[in-house]
Amino acid sequence: MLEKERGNAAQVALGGAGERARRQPLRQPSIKDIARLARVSHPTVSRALQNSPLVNPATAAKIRKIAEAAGYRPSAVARGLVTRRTRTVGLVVTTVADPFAGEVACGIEQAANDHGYAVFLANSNADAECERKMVQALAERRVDGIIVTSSRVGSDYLPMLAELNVPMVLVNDQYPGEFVHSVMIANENGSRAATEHLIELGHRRIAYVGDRSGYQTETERLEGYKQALAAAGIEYAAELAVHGDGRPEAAVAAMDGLLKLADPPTAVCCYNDMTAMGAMRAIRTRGLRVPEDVSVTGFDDLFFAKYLEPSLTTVRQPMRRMGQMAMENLLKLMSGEDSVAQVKVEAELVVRGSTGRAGANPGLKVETGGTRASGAGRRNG
Amino acid sequence: MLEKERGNAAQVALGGAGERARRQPLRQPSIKDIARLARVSHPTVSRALQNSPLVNPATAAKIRKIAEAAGYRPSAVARGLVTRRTRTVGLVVTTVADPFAGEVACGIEQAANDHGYAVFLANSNADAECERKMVQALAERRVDGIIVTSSRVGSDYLPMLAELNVPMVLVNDQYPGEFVHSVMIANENGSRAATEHLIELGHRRIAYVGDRSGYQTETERLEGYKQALAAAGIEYAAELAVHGDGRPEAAVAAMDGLLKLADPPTAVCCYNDMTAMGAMRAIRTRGLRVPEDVSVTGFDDLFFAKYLEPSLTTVRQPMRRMGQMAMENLLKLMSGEDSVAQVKVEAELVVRGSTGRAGANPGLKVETGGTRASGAGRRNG
DNA sequence: ATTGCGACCGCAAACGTGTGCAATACGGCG
DNA sequence: CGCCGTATTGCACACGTTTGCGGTCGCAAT
Repeated sequence: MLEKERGNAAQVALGGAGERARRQPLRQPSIKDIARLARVSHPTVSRALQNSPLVNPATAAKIRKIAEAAGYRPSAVARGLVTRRTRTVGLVVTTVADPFAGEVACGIEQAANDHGYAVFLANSNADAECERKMVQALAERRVDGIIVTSSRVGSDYLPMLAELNVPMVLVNDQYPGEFVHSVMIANENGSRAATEHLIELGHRRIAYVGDRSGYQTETERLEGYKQALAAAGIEYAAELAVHGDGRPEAAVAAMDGLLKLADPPTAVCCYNDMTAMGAMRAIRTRGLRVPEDVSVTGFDDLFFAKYLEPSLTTVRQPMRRMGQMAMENLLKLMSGEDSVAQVKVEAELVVRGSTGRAGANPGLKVETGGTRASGAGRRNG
Repeated sequence: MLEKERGNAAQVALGGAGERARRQPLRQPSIKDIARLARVSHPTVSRALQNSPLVNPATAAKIRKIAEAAGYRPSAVARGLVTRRTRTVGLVVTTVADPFAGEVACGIEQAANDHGYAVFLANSNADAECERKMVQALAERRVDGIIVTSSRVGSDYLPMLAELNVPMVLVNDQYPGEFVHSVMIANENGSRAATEHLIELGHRRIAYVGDRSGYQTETERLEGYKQALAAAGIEYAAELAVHGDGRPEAAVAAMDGLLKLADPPTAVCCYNDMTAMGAMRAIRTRGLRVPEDVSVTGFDDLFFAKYLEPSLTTVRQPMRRMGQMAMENLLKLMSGEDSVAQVKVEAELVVRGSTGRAGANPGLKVETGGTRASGAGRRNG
């Protein structure tokens, strides 16, 4: 009864056009509100605001002015409901606190924003179960597309993708069948270039500190390392290939293990810059010097690489650009194109101060100021 | 006419319960679809799926099973439209590629996720105009709340907040009037502790390398530095307080300027770790050593601080925790509570290897292994 | 004067869900 | 046998927007 009365009151308020809504003090004005104000129907308002040629320019201008004055903001959720497109994408990532993910996310967000898309952030914390839940949640939000970086679930994506029917692109993780789209760095070439660089400096006993095994990037970078060894006629020694978890803490332990070997390495090729940072710490803790006693290479070229002491020789990934590319490919996918498939971007070796000639004294002393030299190794191709 | 016929066909298909929808092959099943399958009305399905006690447990179970089998995913956008709450928050940040922002974002995302909220990521690129646009866009998406970290617009928020009528909390930026809610680090205390630490080590000529001036965190940290000087009877020298932009590149230049002074500093208190990283580079480039020739302190305790060489003495912010707190406060605000206002979290000085006793030789040599010592300075309070 | 046409506008339906209320069924009680 | 309370379900509407289609009006052509 009370309810009914409220309903009637609303009806009355709606009838009187000059009357401003008073019932819900803190409601955003709707398209109908400003239609009433402009004394037109709400479809006309809708058309006016999207610059439809179907509406008289004069009334359109008037409507726009009134909408502006009323502080009207169209509801993306209502629009999404009827158009069945939310102009929204999901970004799932192990954690945005990871510098690599942060850079990629930045590129994605920028490209998305340029095209009027908003991006949902979802941390998987490197947990497969959690990652699956995230993708499900994104599907409920009716995102138009999904980008996953450095996935931890891998083979479960295929069925999920089929079920969800949502365009999806992976960055730095790929899926064998050519069903899933992706943008990847040239892991093998990059890792091979780094290792070749060490070999050219005279190193023969070269170690590799990887991520947890089983993920594609890890596998490929290890493979590049092996290729370079093989090409130089150096036998691959399993004891020299150890695993961390992609973060400095684990790398310290892994590197320390290598240094305790009877015949320790004089150079180490690391899975990424975080690992390299940990490796350098372990080396110094044992009283050894970089690069005089052991040379170190990284992968990624994160912002801190050139500010380490010595600055880090590493393989550069154009992370932000890769994020952009992923988003651009996703846009194509969402608009129906199906041709993008998977793109591979070239890696670039950046030689700095953490690598030196084998033997006690630094023969080739690259200036430590963070200057970037073009890759000494062969260009991948 | 044709339209009518299609309408009839749909009606027929809807009547035949056994018939699976064939007209729209790639449409997500709606609540009505599974209502038809379960031979109940769609409100019953809605109630069953949200465990309402109003529905018979047996039919509820049956409905859930059918929904599960059909791969039904409720549409958050439709739900948001009717409930007027999207369970969505916006996070605007200068850039997620910044490690500080990344950590905060991580904490926010986690807390949001725990409570069933999704977060929109919006980079402002430190541009006020862009930041305003972002907030507007978020309002159109009908977010339930907004978190802004390290804002660059400041005074424009008040009117926007009033107009948008969306709960909002700022992290590490605050607004004078007690209208805006915020969570902040104790900038003055932290910066003062760092400076006091340098003074206790015997330094008298202590420089400060800040961010661009005008932002609150910068002002407060500079203020803490001045307070410590004053308390020790050291006169503040304007030539020793210079500005970078919070990133290493600018810090290199700023620090280099300091070192060219007739009477250069023997210690430098930096606005944040990124700045400190740049300062260390500048010091080394001039052939000087850290900390023997000049001591350096940072602020933030980013992940790389303990892996620099030497490891960085800095003021720790519990960044992830601060993100969580911001989100939790926002949750309270969104549920109607209005009591949170602004919280200030304590900063903690972490002494490592980049600070040493004034004079050529390192007197107090903290172990370089990244071990964390409790603050030598007085605890702020 | 009727017809036709183009410009402009409103009607109504739809998107998928939640919810107040009425309706129905059923069992117990007087 | 009638009445009432309770459990369960369906009806109808709402949320704010888009869009196909039909309607009105003014004007030129027949």
